[in-house]
Amino acid sequence: MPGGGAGERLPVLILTGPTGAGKSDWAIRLAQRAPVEIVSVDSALVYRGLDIGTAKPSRDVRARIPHHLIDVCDAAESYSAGRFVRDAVQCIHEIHARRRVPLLVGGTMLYLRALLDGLATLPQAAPGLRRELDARAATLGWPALHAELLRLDPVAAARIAPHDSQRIQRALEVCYTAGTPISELQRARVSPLEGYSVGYWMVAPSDRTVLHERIARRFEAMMTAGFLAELRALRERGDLTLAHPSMRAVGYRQLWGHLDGRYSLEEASLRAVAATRQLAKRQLTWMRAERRGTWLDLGSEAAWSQEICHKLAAAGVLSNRTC
RNA sequence: GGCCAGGUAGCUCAGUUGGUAGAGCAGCGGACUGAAAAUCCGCGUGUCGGUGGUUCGAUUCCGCCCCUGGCCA
Repeated sequence: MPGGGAGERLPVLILTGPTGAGKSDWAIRLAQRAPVEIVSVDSALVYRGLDIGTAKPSRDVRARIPHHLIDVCDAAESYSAGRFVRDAVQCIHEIHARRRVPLLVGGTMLYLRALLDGLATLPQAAPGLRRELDARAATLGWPALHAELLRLDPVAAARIAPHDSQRIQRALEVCYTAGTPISELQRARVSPLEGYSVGYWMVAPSDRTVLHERIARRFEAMMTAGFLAELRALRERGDLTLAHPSMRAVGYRQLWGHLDGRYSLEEASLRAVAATRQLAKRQLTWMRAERRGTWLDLGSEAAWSQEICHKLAAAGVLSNRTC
């Protein structure tokens, strides 16, 4: 067990919120006055080369403040919730070993839940099998594969919709590679953060239209900063397709459609902004359902960072006079 | 000014041989165990431009007015 011997274990701080709420800015400012290191909880920031469209913290900022789990894999790779949990746990241990405090920042809610509640031990993705299932679905349709799952794992099939391609595929993949129904394997999960003191906050404007405006403005800024050129460069590698998780990221996917000639730049932009709003909505649905942590409005950054400084002072990692 | 085509949901449009209307997109709510910025489920949100008339009943037919686009002046 980490932190053993030194008495009180250091805390883990979590700051989440929908895309565009300003989480990163809050985290960076806090890191300027408290001994925290930022651990990104973001399924798109992990990819190298996706910078502008993911609103990735700049090299400059990252040179001054330690950031983790950013640029950890190639855009042609497929990162995963399982890999995130392993990586994040390792980061947390290492940061604690430096007598510093990990601040987990991001809005990929599956990753956050996987870290907090644990992930069952399941087989990893099997690309060959997935291709095979995709091919069968293309001719038979996903409901046919859902029917197949119903025979192999009725419990899983009952909670997966007949057109939910991704979950049907994953459930069948696990049934075939593990030889055990996924619903049975999923029953066991152990939280990697069991026993830690976890602080959990969610930033979101109380008025959704404020978030929508911020998202629209941020997209415009991304375009001005050269988002399209960034995507062109990624396309020119020649090995990336819309099937890669990195290229399915919000914004990239829609601009890719424009570069394919499927729609005008204006339409692609409208679709990108709408997709971002939809992402934010799904994130908010997670946060409401999770029922953990404290909601913070946009204006409460100062109070929040003050609260954290007091907490860290109490934990002995920050002297009271720096607060 | 004249003629023509339109005015129906936030947007683009369909429709009602007269019985107060429905698609796509957007939006809203929800689910979520190695692709999750993904994938999926649910919900129509409306002075049918305005105003008179005909009619048991008008968004639909008729008159007038307003607005938009096009053509002719």
